[in-house]
Amino acid sequence: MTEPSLPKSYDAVSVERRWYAVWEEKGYFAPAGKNEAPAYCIMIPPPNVTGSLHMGHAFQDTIMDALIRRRRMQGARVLWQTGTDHAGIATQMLVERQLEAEGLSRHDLGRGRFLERVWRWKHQSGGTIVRQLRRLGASCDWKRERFTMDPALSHAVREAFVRLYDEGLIYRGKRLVNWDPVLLTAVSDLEVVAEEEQGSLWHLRYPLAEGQGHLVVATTRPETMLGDVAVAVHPDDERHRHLVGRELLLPLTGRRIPVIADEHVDPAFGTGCVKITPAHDFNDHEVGARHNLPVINIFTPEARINDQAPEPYQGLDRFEARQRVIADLEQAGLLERIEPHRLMIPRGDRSKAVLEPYLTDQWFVRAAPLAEEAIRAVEDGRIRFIPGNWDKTYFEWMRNIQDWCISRQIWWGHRIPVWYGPDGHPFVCNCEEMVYENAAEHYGQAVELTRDPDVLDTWFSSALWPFATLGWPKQTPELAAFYPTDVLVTGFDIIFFWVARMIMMGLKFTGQAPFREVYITGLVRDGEGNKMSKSKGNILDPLDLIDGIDLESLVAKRTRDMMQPQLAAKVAQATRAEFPGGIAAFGTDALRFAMAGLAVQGRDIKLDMGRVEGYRNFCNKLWNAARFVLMNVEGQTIAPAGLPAHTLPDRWIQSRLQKVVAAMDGAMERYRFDEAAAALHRFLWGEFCDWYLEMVKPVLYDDTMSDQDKSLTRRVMVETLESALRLLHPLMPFITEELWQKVAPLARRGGVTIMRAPWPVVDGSQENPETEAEAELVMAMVTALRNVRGEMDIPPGRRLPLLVSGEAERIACLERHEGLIGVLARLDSWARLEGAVPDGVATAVLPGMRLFIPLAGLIDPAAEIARLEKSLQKLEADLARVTGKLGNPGFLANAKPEVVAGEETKAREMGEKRHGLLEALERMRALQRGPA
RNA sequence: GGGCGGAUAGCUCAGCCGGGAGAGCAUCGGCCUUACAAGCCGAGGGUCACGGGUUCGAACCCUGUUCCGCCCA
Repeated sequence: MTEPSLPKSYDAVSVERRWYAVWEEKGYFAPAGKNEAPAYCIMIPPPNVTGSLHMGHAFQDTIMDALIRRRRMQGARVLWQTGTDHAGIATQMLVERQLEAEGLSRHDLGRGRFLERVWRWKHQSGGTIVRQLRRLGASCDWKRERFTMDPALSHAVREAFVRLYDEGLIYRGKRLVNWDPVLLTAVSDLEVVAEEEQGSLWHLRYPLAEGQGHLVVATTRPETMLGDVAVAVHPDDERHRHLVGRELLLPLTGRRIPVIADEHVDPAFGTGCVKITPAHDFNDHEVGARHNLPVINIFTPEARINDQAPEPYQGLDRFEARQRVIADLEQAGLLERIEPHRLMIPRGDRSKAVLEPYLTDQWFVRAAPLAEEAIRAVEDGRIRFIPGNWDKTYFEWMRNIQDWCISRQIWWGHRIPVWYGPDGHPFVCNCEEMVYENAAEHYGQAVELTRDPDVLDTWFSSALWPFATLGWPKQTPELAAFYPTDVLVTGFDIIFFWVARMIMMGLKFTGQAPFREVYITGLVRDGEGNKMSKSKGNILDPLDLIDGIDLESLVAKRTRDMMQPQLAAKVAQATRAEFPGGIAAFGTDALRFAMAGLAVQGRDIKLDMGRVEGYRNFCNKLWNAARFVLMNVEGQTIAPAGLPAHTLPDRWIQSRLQKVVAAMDGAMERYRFDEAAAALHRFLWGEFCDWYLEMVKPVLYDDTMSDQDKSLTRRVMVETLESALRLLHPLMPFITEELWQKVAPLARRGGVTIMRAPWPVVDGSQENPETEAEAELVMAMVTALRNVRGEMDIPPGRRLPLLVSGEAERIACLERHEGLIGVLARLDSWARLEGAVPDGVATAVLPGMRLFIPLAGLIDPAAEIARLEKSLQKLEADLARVTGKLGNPGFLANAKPEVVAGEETKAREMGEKRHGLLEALERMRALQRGPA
C-alpha cells in the first residue's frame, strides 16, 4: 500500500465548481462525434427568465442530463438545447414593480423606453436561473443558448403568425374572454385558476312588469344585475312555466326584461330562476345568443361600473358596486335573503386578481383544425407518452379544444405583426418594410399605417421552441440533424400549456412531431406531501441542499417577501421544527442521485431528506473505495490487459459488472431512473465495497500469493471501478469525473474526460454463472458464521475454530477458499468433522453442509437453543407453505414444471436444514439437561 | 358530474409476465477489524386499506366499498 493520494473524505463543493468550469471551457457540451453518428436531442423546457431554480428543475434537469450524458458516452451527436422564455406578463409585472418603487408607471416612460428598461433588466438579472442550472451539472450546450425574444426567434414567431393568418387559422374577433382588470389584459383559458372560495348566494326579487307578484333569482354576483337582459327558467319547471313570456321590471334600472325558457337552467339550483347577463358570464352569453338578447356591458376595463348603468353606480369598483346594489335592493324590499355559498372564483395565475368575462377584440388561433393532426400523431404512436396513460389527458383536452386567445394587452413580448390602414384594413406581414409596400399597392398610394398594439401570448413562442431554436424557418443543418427531437421531459402541469401546443405547431410547420417521446414527471413535494410554495413557506431551494444552509438564513429566506406577512411567524416556527440544525451540504451528485432514485413513474415525489443524506454518504463510500483502490494500485505492477482473471473474487466481480451494465441499460431505456440508481447503489456498495474489496484484501496482503495474482487482482479492481464510474457518471457527473481522472490511467483507459469516455457494454465473455454460484456459497458460509457470532455475542476480535460436515463438493469449496473465508469470517482454523459432533457447539445449517463452532466456553446453551428455535420456527412456517403446495394435486397438475421443480428443491433443502437444526437443538438440550 | 393516480415495515418508496414480501432511512445489539464512524458486523419489524370473485396459487388480475391526492367541467 502506498500513501493515499486522495483526502479522507469527499468534498463535493470544490470538486463540482472545478469540473463544471473545465467542461464548459473545453466545449464538451457541444455536439461532437462524427456526422454519421446518430443524433440525439433534448429541448429544455425553457425556464421563465424571471425565475430561479426550484426542485422541479432539479428533478427534470437531472433526468435530462442523465439521458444526455449517457447518449453522449454512447457516441451520439448530442444536443441539449437550452435557453429561457421571456415570460411576458411576469416580466412586465416585475419591471413595473421596480418602476413603481421609483414612483413611475410604464405609461410615464412610454412603450419604447419601457421596453428598453425591460431589456436592461433582462441583461442584468435575467441570467439567474441559467447560472443556477450550471450548479446542477447540466451539460447543455450554452453556446446555443436561446431566448424567445432573440431576433431569430422573433422572426420565427412572426413567420408562424403570418402563415397561420394566411390560412385562416388566426383571426381577430370580439369575444367574451377572461379579462384581468388589474393587469388590463386578456388571458387564455389555461391561465385562469378557478378555486373554491366562500361567497354568498343572494336571492333577489324581480317584480313583474305588469300586475302583482315577483320572481326570485339567486345569484352569486348581484352587481351584474345592472346588466341583466332576461331571467331564464327551465322549460319543464312547473313552478315558473306560467311566467315564461312575461316581462319583469329590472330593479334599480327600470328596464323591462323578459322571462325566457332555456334548457340550460338547473331547476334545482337556487330558486330555479337565473338572471341572464350576457356581457359578464360565459354561460349567459350563450343563452343570450340563443335567444337573440342584447349584450349590455356594464364594466370599464378596470371592472368599474360604466355609463351603461344608472348614474349612482357609475365609477364604482365592482366590489363597491356589489355592496351598493345589495343595500339599495334591501331598502327597496327586494332582497329576499342571503345564504352562505361556496363557489368557484376565477383568478389570474400571475396577478391573482379575480378575472372578469369581458367583451373585447382579441386574436385567436383556431385550434380544432390543428388539433386533428396532433391527436393522430399520438394515436398512431408517432409520439408516445411515458407513462402511457397521460395520453388520455391529452386526448380529452385536444378533443374539446377551444380557440386559443393569443393577444395580450401588454408591452413586453412579440408584437402582433399586423398593421391597419386608414380604413382599418389589416395588413399582416413578417417584415415591416414590406407592409408599407403592400399597403401602398392596396390603396394605390403611400399611406400611414398603425400597428396593432397587442403582443402575443408567451406560450405562442414557446410552442415553436423545438424548431425555432434550431433555425426555422430557415432549413439549417441543425434543424436537419436534430429535429424531430428525441424526448421531451416535463411536468404534467404544462401538457396543455406547452406540450400540446408544441405538437400542433410542430406538425403544422415542419410536418413532423417535435419529439418522439414525452416523459412526464410528477411534482416534487415537501416531506409532508405538500406542494412547495412561497406562500406556504415550505420551499426548498436545490442549491441549499447542495451547499447547505444554516437555520437562520433558511428562516430568513422563507419569510422574506411573503404575500401574507402574518404567516411569517408560523413559517419560521415550522422551519425551525423541521430543520433544527439547518441543512447540511449534500452536494450536487447526492441531490441528483436522490432525484433519480425517487423518480418513480406516474407519481408525485415527496422529497426525502434522509435519502439525499444517504446518497451523500454513498458519495463518500465511493470516494473511499476509490481511495482504497488507488492506495493498492498506484505505483504497483498491474497485470497486462488480456490476461484472464482467475481468483474467485475477480471473476465474480467481473461477472457482476456485466449484470449491472445490463440492468443500467434496461433501466435507462425504460426511463426507470429509480431502478438505475438502485442497481448502481447495490452494485457499488453491496457488492463491490462490501464483498469484493474485502475479498481482495487476502489476495493483496497475503505473502503466499504470487506477484502475478496480485497484479491481476489490481488490474481487475481498477478496471471494475473504472467501468462503474462510467456507468455512474450520468447520474453523478462530478465525483465520477474527479475519480476517473485518477483511475482511468491505471485502468489503461485514455481520454481527457469521463464525459466523452465510452459507455460500458456488456462483455458476455466475462459472465460466469458458475463463478457466481461458487461465490454465493462462500458468502453464504461467511454470512452464516457472522450470524452465529453476532447472535451469540462472540466478540468480533475472537478468532473461531470451525468444524464442517456435509457434501464433498461443499467442503471442497471451503477448502479452495479457506484463506478468503478465514479472513472474512475471522476463523482461527477449520477441520472436517470426524466422528460425533462435540458438545457445546453452535451450529449453522447450509444447503449441503453444516458448520459447527466448538467454543464450549463461549457458547451459552440457553442462548444457542433460543437462536436455533427462532431459526427453526421461521423455517417451519416456510416449509409448511411449500409442502402444502406440493401436497396440492391442483398445483402439481397446473403449475409450470419449472415452478414445481423449484418448489421441490426448496422443500428438500428446507427439510434438510430442519433436520440439522433439530439435531443441533437436541444436542444443546442434552447438554443443558446434564453436563456429562 | 367525468377522468387519472395512490393506499405495502415507524417514515419515504420499489415489487416487471400471478409462484418463497424488498430497499433506503429510522430502531435495537456489537465493533475505532490496516478505504470509509458520512463507516463495519448482526438483529427485530408487514392482516400488502377493506369486502367479494377468478385461479392449484393473488400485494399483483376482475369487481364493489372506504379514504387521500390531482386534472377537467
